[in-house]
Amino acid sequence: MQNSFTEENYLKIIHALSGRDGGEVSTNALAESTATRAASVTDMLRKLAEKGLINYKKYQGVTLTELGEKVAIKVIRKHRLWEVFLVEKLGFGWDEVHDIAEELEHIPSEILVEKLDAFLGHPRFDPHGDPIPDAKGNLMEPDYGVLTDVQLGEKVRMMGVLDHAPSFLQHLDRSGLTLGSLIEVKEINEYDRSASVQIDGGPTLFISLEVSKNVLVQRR
Amino acid sequence: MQNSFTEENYLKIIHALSGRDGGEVSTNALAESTATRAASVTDMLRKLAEKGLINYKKYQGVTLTELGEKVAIKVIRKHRLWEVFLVEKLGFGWDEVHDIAEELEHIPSEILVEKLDAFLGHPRFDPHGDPIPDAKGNLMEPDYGVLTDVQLGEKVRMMGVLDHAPSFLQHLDRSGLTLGSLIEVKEINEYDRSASVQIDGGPTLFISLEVSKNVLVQRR
DNA sequence: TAAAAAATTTAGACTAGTCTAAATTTTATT
DNA sequence: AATAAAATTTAGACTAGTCTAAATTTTTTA
Repeated sequence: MQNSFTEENYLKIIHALSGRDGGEVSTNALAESTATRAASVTDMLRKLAEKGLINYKKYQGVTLTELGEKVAIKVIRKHRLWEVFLVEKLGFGWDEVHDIAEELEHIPSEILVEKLDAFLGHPRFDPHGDPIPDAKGNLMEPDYGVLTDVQLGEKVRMMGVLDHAPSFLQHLDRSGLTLGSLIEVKEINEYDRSASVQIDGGPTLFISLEVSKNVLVQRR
Repeated sequence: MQNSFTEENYLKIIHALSGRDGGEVSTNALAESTATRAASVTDMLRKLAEKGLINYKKYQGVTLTELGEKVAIKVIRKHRLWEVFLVEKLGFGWDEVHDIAEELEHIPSEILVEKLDAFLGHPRFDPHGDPIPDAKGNLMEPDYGVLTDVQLGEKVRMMGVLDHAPSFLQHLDRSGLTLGSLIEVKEINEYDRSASVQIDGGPTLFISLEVSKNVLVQRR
């Protein structure tokens, strides 16, 4: 049984919204993320439940079934592999690939994914630092911290981003912050929780709370 | 105005069926190629005509407008570029790529196509020898002959195939016939128009009329 | 804990693309 | 040229996915 483009999107979004704990996702949250109305979401939820992809009781929110989780992770694997392809092979910027990968992720064919994966050298992370599920569907979520939680004087490594919006990624580019950057927190302003940080032992940078909140780092 | 997956498929098929001369395509022919019913085709034709993509008068068959031709050629360009990618980069066989390219060809994004084209080194032909339209939409159809038209004793170069069915392509693989093979016609059997041919000055091969009809060659 | 607010679901409707069956037009054949 | 056959179109209906408006359930709050 094949799942439609739309069904795959719902599963992917439910996966994203239910987070690490796999908690219930609300109808309204889905309506917002799918850019549809709550009524439409309800219809789709009934359908996904009938196909055994989600656990759904009226008014109670939804979680993925094991089957639904499997499908969602396959979509995520494809999305992230295509993003690697677009950046590494075609030369796109990390701020340009999301929408295209959003289309490519729904191309069927297991063998295509596996050949793509091999061609790319079995990458473990996508251009935004998000982990790529392996062929068996294992998704290892590294537990990075957020830059806001880093103490004064600490040195951390930038490993990913929470916000994938092009405007945010472009802002990071202009700031000289990229994956792998070594960040040392030199100063924290109590008032607005903005900070001054030194990048790779070089230039010092002023960072707003808004940015700090969305930068994932490895504390050592 | 974006064209749907389905609309693009109709345009591509109309292009293919109207041939070099751009002649009218019948409703029934479209029904057959799209694997739908004639009634469904009629509905779609009305829609495509309204969008200015085809010239359509009831009962008269259809041709592409300039706009429709442009859209069709873009789809063909994408299809053939993706086929090159699948074969050259991912290692698929030429018999395995059609269905996957059928999906990939509908991924929007002009820039994706152009970057893919550059990544592949601006190939002129796809893995089946079909010419790839350039970025401006020029499609240069080389005028190859068919192997059936080759005279006894002639030496020709294999340049393409008319049948793209996996079973046919696999048959060619098993026979040792690939694009670029030098074919010398050693013998023609009047009875069934089968032939014996020598490949690249090496082994001699028996070829049925059915195969000859579908092999495109360059006569020198 | 009852009323108000928020969230969710149901009812009925719309579009794209498809279908079958019937009607119509064109083409082929006596 | 009249009729039969083939091709095409129309009419009416169905599914997937969406919508608005109204009804219902849950949650919040006073």
